Amino acid sequence: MAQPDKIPANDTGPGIVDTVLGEMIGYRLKRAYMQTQPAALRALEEHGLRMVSFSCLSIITDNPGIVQSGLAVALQVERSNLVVVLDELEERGLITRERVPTDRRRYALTATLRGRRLRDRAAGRAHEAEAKVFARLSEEERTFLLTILKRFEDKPES
Amino acid sequence: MAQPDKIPANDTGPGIVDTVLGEMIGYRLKRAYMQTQPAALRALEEHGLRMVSFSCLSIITDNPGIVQSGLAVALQVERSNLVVVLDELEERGLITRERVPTDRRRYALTATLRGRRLRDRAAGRAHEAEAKVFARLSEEERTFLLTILKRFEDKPES
DNA sequence: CAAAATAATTATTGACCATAATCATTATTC
DNA sequence: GAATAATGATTATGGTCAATAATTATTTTG
Repeated sequence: MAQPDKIPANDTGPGIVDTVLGEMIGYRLKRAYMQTQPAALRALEEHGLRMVSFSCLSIITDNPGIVQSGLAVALQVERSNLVVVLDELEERGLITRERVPTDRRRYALTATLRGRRLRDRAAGRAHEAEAKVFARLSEEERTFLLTILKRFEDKPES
Repeated sequence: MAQPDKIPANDTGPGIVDTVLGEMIGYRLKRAYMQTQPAALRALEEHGLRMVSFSCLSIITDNPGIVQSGLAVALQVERSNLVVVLDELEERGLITRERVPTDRRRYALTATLRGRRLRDRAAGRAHEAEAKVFARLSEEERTFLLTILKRFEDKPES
């Protein structure tokens, strides 16, 4: 016989009170982000890509000749951490690294045909996976959400 | 096919073209999230808290007697990773851990008066810091964003 | 009672991110 | 025009974090 006072104490779905965290937008952003990640990562994994390598390949595809420090700024990652990622993309024949003649410290990054094709396929799959997660939003809600999020691209004015 | 005068679908920086990443909501969520974090973390740091310890303290404050596994589910963190966090909160006298008499495997977590006060102060500061970051949004936009993000609380239907 | 399940803990691992140091090249300045 | 500083890429390193497995204590189940 089940005791009436024995609480599940687990299954903390609707039974949990939260007066603070839920009102913090940053917290909500992270939670929503965590919901989208697994599906997107699985999609990219099918093509041997992680989020960072996909991002690099994508930006390089869109900006042929971009140099590594430019890429680092665009993706907001430390340029030192880009090195191994670009090593791998180059190794797989997805991008080329060429010294720029006018400044031989720099490397110009360009996606190969294979790289561009992979980018397109992976982007399609990732977009597809994302669509499933965001199916719970209406079309208007999705576009409005995107519009608002785009407002955060520029650095916060100090 | 890459043209300098081509109008970028999205602006990732000065002169950077991005036809793919910027349209991915997950990517935007992460970027927006990364914008909010530093300020919030600094605010919490003033009170000797990190995001995870603040979250724990806050949920415990709102749910006196919650057990660790319940907290883990609520915060979506591995319960094994909670241990050290709770150790520290207990050490600082912000929460108490008491065995549940009806089930001596469990520990009931309760915030002390000091813990509740700290939670309130920290929450105020964090909220304040967040407000600055989100000042670029109108009041309607903020509430709408929050409303939409709340829709992601429940797990994606499989 | 024996065996399985659950709660908390510990230990360990790998991913990820930031920092500093190094090397080659270019820009500067006196 | 040499000495010095600054820049781009690289390498090495350390710290934080999240996920996993193994351990112990307790409770539930068959």
